[in-house]
Amino acid sequence: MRIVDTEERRRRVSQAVWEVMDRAGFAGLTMRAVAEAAGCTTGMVTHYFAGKREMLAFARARMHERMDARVRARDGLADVLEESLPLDAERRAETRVWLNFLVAALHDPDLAPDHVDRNRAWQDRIASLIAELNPALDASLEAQTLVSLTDGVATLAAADPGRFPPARQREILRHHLSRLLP
Amino acid sequence: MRIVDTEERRRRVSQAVWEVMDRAGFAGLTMRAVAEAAGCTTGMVTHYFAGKREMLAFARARMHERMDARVRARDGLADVLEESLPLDAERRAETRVWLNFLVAALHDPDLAPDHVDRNRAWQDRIASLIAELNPALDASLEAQTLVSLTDGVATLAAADPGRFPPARQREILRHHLSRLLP
DNA sequence: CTGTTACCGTAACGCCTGTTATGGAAATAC
DNA sequence: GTATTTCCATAACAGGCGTTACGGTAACAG
Repeated sequence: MRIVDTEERRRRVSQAVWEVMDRAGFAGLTMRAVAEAAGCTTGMVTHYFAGKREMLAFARARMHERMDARVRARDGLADVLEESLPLDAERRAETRVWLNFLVAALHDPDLAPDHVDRNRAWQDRIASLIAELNPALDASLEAQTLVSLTDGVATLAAADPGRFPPARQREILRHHLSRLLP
Repeated sequence: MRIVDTEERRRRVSQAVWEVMDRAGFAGLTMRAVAEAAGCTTGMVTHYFAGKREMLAFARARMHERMDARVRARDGLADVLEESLPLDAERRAETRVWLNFLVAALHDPDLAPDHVDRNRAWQDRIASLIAELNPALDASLEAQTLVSLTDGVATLAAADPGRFPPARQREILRHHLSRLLP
């Protein structure tokens, strides 16, 4: 006897979570603010999530799904890495949200393991792409370098788009890759 | 008619702020938690700071002073950059605190300008060191690359010390520098 | 039509927050 | 000695928080 699309509602709440988090950060992320951003009340939110933690966990999982889907749609080392950079407004917002979840994971034992696993899988993915392109390289070392570089660029660009416009981000990445794979 | 050392008290509170922030993050950073970590009560804290914002601003400024002092004690590009990595427990804690302030700056218009200024000054500092070593390089580009790289390594190492032990962090940095300045 | 169930707005609850007020002990000033 | 000021613990306060309970509306079932 389902009347509304449950998943649609949960996705709508997730989007509201990102919206609030992007605008006000973790500190401003309250149930009431999320509900307002979703155009409803806390009653609706609590109807679909047992509590704030579950809501946040779902929003985080959905964010990762989106990121994964975007990267999976790409081919080749340069394109895959570039997809992880905040090259447009949407991805800049996503980067800001991602940073919020990142520091949350630093202090939340429930989130930390998944965060670490994801980072490691991402490094391994890049390492395998490097190994394909040039087996002579230390793929693990180069992958950690590249992931660090792109994460750093994303972080700096999120805070200072003026000095890290899209063209500059791309330039940094391409320049490094050209030295790595001449 | 000063009885106690005011600066000593403020510094003690600052240290308590870092301690709580490292352990519990921004979410767990309450006046009461800070007071307890400092071994006193909120009455003492409010006696030396007009409010939470001022306390945090002071703690943040002190953190930057410490970082600056450490870097200023070093010479040469490699050593300066290495000093910014979380190579020991103390700097790993500091990196976690720094990340908290970083995301706070993303959503706080009062903190953002200073954050951006500091990042830019840091990039410029690295750029000038690069220009000295090899004027043929695009110092600005290489500096942004290096700063992104070290920031990324610091972030990843803070979350996953297992995959980014001190030796690995150094290896990543040295390896990149060796390609940059053969 | 009647009963049941999904949906969710409204509102109350207790807790914890930053802030402010109060009061008193201790040190200095005179 | 008294007066004054610094220092800070204690506690009260209003506001906002996540959570929970309640109630009504609308959709389906029989």
